[in-house]
Amino acid sequence: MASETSKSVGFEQHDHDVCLETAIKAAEAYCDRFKLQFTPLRRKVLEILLEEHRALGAYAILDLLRESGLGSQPPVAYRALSFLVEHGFAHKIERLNAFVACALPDTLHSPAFMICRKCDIVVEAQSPSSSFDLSATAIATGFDIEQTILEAEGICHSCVEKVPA
Amino acid sequence: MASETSKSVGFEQHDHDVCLETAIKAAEAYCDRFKLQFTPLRRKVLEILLEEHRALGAYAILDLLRESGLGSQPPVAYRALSFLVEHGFAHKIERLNAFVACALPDTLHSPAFMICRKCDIVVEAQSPSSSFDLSATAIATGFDIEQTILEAEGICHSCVEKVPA
DNA sequence: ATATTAATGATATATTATAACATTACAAGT
DNA sequence: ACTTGTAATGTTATAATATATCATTAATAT
Repeated sequence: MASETSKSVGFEQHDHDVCLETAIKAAEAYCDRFKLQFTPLRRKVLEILLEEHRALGAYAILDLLRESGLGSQPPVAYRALSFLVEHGFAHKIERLNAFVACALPDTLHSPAFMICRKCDIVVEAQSPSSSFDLSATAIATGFDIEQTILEAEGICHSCVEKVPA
Repeated sequence: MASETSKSVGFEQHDHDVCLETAIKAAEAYCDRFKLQFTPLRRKVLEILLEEHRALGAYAILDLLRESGLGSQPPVAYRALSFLVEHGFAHKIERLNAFVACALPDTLHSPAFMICRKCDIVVEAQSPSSSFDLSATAIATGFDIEQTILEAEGICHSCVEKVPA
């Protein structure tokens, strides 16, 4: 049997074990290729993020790290998280001061997130033209855009169903 | 004489006194119209934000409030700021945990910000299609977008000039 | 082997934000 | 004008998020 878990992601059922394994393998391969150290700590933090398709705060992650005996002080979590963010394995959701595993690895992307304000689920979408939209302004003003993040807040369909208003 | 100050905003010179006065008057009129209390404290905080075309942290604002004898504890600043943000007179720049006066008041908008990572200057642009771009995904997944913010980080033209790399 | 660099451990503290409750000002109806 | 409810502000305390710094250990390169 391929899997025992099946979670709703974005809004579709999927084989979560496979999803997690695939992502870890991809990160492993990437680190191998670029001589980055995919240490047990960094791997564990990525696994923690992949477990949930929602944003986790650094201290929530730290609690989980503690449980697995892999570090217990804030800098440990923050350092692993910056590594993951820096290399595109995770993103920081600024609105939530929290982190999510990247849902579109290996894609050079300006991430766009849809964040449910009820359940905090985070769906990552490609934002193909958002930086393009700004480019006219950017060029006109001489601004050199290096990175854009689009964060959309709203209600996901399961929360709409749950609550009348 | 109309003005004594002239600052670079976005990237253009403009008459800053007029800009400030206009914005304050607009806020005043808006509050009048919707029976909102544009109290001295709220006015002062908006003035502080309008003085700078950059993002200010809550504690920086608080320091300036203290100097004018208008409150000295964090909740004072945060409460005024949430009022201003709630009614569209200011925006929070999540990336910076800081606040800017709205540059496009009275416009129903999904703000887009260009933030210089060197000098923290913040330029607000209209983001006409950013929510539109996401709408296909949003509709497909049943997500109901209520608000989007696009934050672009990069280098503004004065900082490009200042430093070679 | 050893020097160099990168990662982790550990302590302390900085920064950002809010909860909770007391007090004052305002606004609306009588 | 009075009083009653509501909104705003004052004040204290503390929560939540994040980083600086220095010591130690591990990996990597020569």
